Amino acid sequence: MDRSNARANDMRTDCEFGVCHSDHMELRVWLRLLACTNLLDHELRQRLTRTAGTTLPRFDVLAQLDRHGAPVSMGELSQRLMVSKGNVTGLIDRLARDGLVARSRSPEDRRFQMVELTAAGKAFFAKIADEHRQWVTEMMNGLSPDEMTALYTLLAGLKNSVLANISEQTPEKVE
Amino acid sequence: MDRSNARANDMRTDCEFGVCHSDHMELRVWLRLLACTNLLDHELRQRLTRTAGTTLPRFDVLAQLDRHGAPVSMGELSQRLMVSKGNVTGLIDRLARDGLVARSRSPEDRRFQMVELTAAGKAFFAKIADEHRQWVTEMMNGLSPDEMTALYTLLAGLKNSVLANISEQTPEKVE
DNA sequence: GTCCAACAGTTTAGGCTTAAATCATTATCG
DNA sequence: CGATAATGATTTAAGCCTAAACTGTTGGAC
Repeated sequence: MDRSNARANDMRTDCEFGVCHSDHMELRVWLRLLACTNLLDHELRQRLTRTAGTTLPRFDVLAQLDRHGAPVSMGELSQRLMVSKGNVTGLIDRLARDGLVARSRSPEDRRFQMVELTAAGKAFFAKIADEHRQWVTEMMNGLSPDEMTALYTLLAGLKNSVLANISEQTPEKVE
Repeated sequence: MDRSNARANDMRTDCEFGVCHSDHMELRVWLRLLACTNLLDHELRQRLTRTAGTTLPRFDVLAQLDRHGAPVSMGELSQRLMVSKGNVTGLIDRLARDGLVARSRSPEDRRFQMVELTAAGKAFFAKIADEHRQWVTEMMNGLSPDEMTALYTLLAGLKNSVLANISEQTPEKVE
């Protein structure tokens, strides 16, 4: 009764079209990787919106601040979240407007804008973090522990391969 | 000399922060999956912008139209690309403005808006498609053929697992 | 001290994305 | 036939995202 509505709207259901059998393996892996990530990503976004009224980027910010514990600068947030600094400015603007984070200039170096969770932010994150983890666990329940380990290892290799081909400055390897 | 400029701007370099050793395996796999996809995705977007002056969503639209060969409806494009129909409207607006695609109402059912590549669109896509494939191949060159195959298989399992937990309506399995 | 380069953030313009509301056309049911 | 439901697409409001230009602040070089 509630769920039927969710099906009535715009969104797609599957993916990975346009892959020819003759295509190179790399392209096929890339498209399947993208399909997996998109499926999980879309679903997590929808659930966050429906059950918590928030978004994945906001959740990611809160998660970083929660883990770090201490105030973090805008630039460090930008690096950790892998998004541009201008983007972080906007995200923090909105989170501050909603009372979930607080900003303050560093007294030592007034260039730095430090960000931390408010009490409300901490409480809100605690409420949704565990649920989020359960969603991810649930959606991956079709793979055995051994398969998860194998996947984890292969993805480390992939990550190192990509990092090695993106920039010349030697990246620290994933273990 | 040219590359130093690319380094001077905002963006992040690595990722996958905030992962505790005590975290559940599922979350660690998810974060690493996301890191891999983001790295590849960001790099492909940057290269498309720098070398072809286009974007990944536009490239995806052109790729679908090219593969399909015949005119495609907006709704089918939306499904194939896994994005909302409103989004497709905007993308096609801009591509049509740039002369790469053409729109026409279906004579049989005037609700359908059919889209196809123009000659310019075909030429443009041909020019960049091969380059795009080479980028992907290059960035994955750190994995052996066996590893690629294993990864491909594991991702199929992951995809099926996610699909099975997203909707009740039985999804067709990936081979 | 005074420039000036480097650095941390913000702003801006434009594109991408979604959910929800709306418009236009077609199908259906009486 | 005429009302109504269903369907394909567009519009709208809001947020996400980037690159590039810009504003402050700090730290050196002279």
